[in-house]
Amino acid sequence: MAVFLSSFVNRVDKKGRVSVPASFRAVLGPDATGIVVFRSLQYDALDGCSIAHLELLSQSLDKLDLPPEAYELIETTIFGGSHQVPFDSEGRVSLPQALTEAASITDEVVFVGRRKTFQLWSPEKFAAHDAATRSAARAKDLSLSKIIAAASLKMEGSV
Amino acid sequence: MAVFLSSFVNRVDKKGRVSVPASFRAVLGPDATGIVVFRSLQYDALDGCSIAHLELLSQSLDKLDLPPEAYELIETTIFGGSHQVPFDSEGRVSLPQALTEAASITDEVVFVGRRKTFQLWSPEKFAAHDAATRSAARAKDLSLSKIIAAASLKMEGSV
DNA sequence: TGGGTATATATGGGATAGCATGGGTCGCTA
DNA sequence: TAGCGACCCATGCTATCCCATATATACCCA
Repeated sequence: MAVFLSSFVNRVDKKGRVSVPASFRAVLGPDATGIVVFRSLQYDALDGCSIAHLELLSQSLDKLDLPPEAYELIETTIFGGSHQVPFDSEGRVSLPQALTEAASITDEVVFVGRRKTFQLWSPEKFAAHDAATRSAARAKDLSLSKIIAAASLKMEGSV
Repeated sequence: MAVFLSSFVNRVDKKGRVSVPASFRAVLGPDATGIVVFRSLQYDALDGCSIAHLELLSQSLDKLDLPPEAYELIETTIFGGSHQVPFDSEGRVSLPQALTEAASITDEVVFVGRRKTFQLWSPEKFAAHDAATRSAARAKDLSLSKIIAAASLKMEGSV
């Protein structure tokens, strides 16, 4: 298993600690000392990823010829706004108050796998977001089988 | 951890001392005796970095083919206007009054990590700047995955 | 197949060390 | 000698570590 999959609801104790789902920790690898968390640019939620992933982003930035204002945006919002949170011996992290407030997270967190990264939501916000996303997908007549069929056609064509 | 990450708010005591965040000191290394601080060229804020980084910047300047007026500008504003501030035994620095005034820093400072360097803001100014940056990013529909996707393409293309 | 056991995971609480912060004293300088 | 800055020590808070417990899942054996 190499990608973040499925979603989990975990409790936040009064010290602000949350268990990172074991399957997510497995994806991060046995050597991971923690995760990186920052505010999502699109939603009232948090984005999480491995430290290695952020380093990849850092290297990517150096390679891209981005306009100066884009650098500014990324450096301030991602690097300035991100927090590296280490695991304790039980695989928990403590989320900084600034971040939990921004995402309306109080006593429960939903971990949502998004392949290379994952998101942290308050249960209420996520329920609303999930419903909205589903109905939007339905309105666009998206379906998994259609996507796969389209991808297969494309691959055949390219062979 | 090799880059300056996340942001911290620390108090300035009446002697003008501020604790440099422990994680920033960790990036600077155990041998660092202090930091270098100078006024940001773009904002009413201060830029900070290691002494080593300033030397690197100096060397980079020599390699670049900049117009003479750019050299002039950089040498007077950055090198002329920068202050080297040493740590005390607790990891604190005293910011020169000329700099704190320029950045409207009074009794609290926000340290903002920007990978190779960091910034020092007054809390009020930073809140405004952060909000503006964030909404600009949202308007541009920037996202982490898009940036990495773009960087990956570029890296593949360059091979 | 069913019951029982063992392992892993999530969760909770207490102890401890690190860190931010504040104040005091000594020595240098003007 | 007065003022300023550098160093030292003290304190409160917070985050980290360590141990304990509950629950769910997987495993094993009859």
